[in-house]
Amino acid sequence: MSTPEASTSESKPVCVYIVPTRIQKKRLKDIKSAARRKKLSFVESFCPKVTHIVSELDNRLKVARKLKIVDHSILIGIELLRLTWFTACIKKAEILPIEDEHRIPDPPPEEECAAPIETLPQITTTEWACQRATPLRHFNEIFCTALEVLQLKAEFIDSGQDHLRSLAFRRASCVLKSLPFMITNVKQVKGQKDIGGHSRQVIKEILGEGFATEVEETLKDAWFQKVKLFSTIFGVGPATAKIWVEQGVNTVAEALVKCERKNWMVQWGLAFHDDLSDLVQLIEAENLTAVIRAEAERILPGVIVTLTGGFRRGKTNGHDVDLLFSHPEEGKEVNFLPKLLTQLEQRSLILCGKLEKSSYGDRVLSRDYNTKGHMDHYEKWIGLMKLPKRFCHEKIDPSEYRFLMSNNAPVRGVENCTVDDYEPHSKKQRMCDGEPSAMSLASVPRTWTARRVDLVIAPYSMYYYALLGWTGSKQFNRDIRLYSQKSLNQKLTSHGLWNFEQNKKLPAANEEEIFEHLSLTYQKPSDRNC
DNA sequence: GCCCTTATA
DNA sequence: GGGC
DNA sequence: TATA
Ligand SMILES: Nc1nc2c(ncn2[C@H]2C[C@H](O)[C@@H](COP(=O)(O)OP(=O)(O)OP(=O)(O)O)O2)c(=O)[nH]1
Ligand SMILES: [Mg+2]
Ligand SMILES: [Mg+2]
Repeated sequence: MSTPEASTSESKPVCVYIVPTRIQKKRLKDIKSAARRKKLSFVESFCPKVTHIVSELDNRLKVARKLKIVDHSILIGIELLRLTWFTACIKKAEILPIEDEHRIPDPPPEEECAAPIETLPQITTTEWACQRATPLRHFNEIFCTALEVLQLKAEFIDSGQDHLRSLAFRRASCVLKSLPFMITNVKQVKGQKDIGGHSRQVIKEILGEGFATEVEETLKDAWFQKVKLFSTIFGVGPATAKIWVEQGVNTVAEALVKCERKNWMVQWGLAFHDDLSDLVQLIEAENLTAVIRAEAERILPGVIVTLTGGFRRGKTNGHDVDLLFSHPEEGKEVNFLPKLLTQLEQRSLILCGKLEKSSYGDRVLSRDYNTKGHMDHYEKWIGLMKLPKRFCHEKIDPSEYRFLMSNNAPVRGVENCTVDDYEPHSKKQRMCDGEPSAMSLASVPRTWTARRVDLVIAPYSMYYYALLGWTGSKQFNRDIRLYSQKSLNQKLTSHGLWNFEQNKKLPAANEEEIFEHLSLTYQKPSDRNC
């Protein structure tokens, strides 16, 4: 079987690097001069441009070691090929299509060979996912995609109470994501934590047949397809999706006519499903971050604005944009979110949304209580924004930030803006863009795209906990929180870390300190893709 | 047989 | 489903 | 039951 993601993109220019190891000096020199004669381009040192690595080393792990590659995921999408391929190219004076026999194989299971099963390269994994690096791209994507189909199926079937079967498939998948090589023999995962009989069966079938029957059947299943489609609608979870399918709803359009008078998420989620089903690209997220940062800075100079969520973990697209705000001076952040939303609304960037209050659990700082004796803080806004379509094409120039969608003039200054401007009088909390219905706004021609955005504010004392939580992934959060509870008797949330022994919250001045509190080796955001 | 992240609306 |  |  070929390696996952083996096909190279047609558009990228071919760039070859030849690993000199185990090639005679003279022979290498001859090959290079012949290649130059035939106008085959190659580079003298390994760099990110490289699309094809040519080597005489006999397995991929040795090549990676020789190139001093620590993060194995950077090899994804790069061909590792035998020298025979390159010499054949030279003979024909062109880049030849890659045959399986050209590929350098993964380390064979029986490698150090005489002894059989006992010396299979055994997996050495940590007990917890938060104790190891989990990159976005890796060597076992075929298995993980399959296991995550079963994760989804389980989530749909036992929706409601517990998706614990679902959780099990996800954990199994996450073990494989962290391996620096591809599984080539099902025995390699035998006895491995979190990979039980059902997951092993899936891996075994894929190794033998290239696919797993249960996975293929699931993907073909019409019920699964419909529940999956409806579950992608903002405001619709597995329970609602299942009900709709059982009632005979087949398309998003049918769901729309069927259910008027629903909660705001479903209304807007349905109306703008077309816009929202298209993934947000990184450039668009960065443009929005820059625009909002400029606005935020006017309201609260010195404000910290961070693009979090999947983008901070190195994803290049996502289902929404997650932005975290804070300010180095504790207390400066109060009421920031309502003010920011008022300004964004004046720029006509807000479509709909809802502010969420926070009690901050058991916040110690008593000055947070107002005169009426209760806390009145908003921690999160979740909603839809209107982004100009060109946001996803090119970087927006800073000089344009203040003129976006605002009748061509900078809107009124912040000084007139009070808290009441956002969380108002009207109970609907600006859940809609004026009177018109979600559908009437969606179906009219427009220059903008609706995008899901989450805005979050954290007091500086909680900032790095919020950053950790909002960077995710969700599975990483579940794992590190469970680890804190079970192994250390500490409770981790996005507001802080509570130590039950000392009965106090542990402060953190950066993400690294949180890992230190938890006796974990630091994992950078791009290694938290559990 | 029990556990499986933690929060708000 | 999987660990203990 | 939905959202993060
Ligand atoms: N503790 C906890 N955190 C969560 C949960 N769901 C999401 N988060 C955190 C981790 C996520 O990375 C972060 C942002 O949530 P998103 O739904 O936007 O996910 P993410 O940005 O990772 O993926 P995306 O590219 O938007 O699809 O919030 C959850 O159920 N529990
Ligand atoms: Mg996100
Ligand atoms: Mg989000």
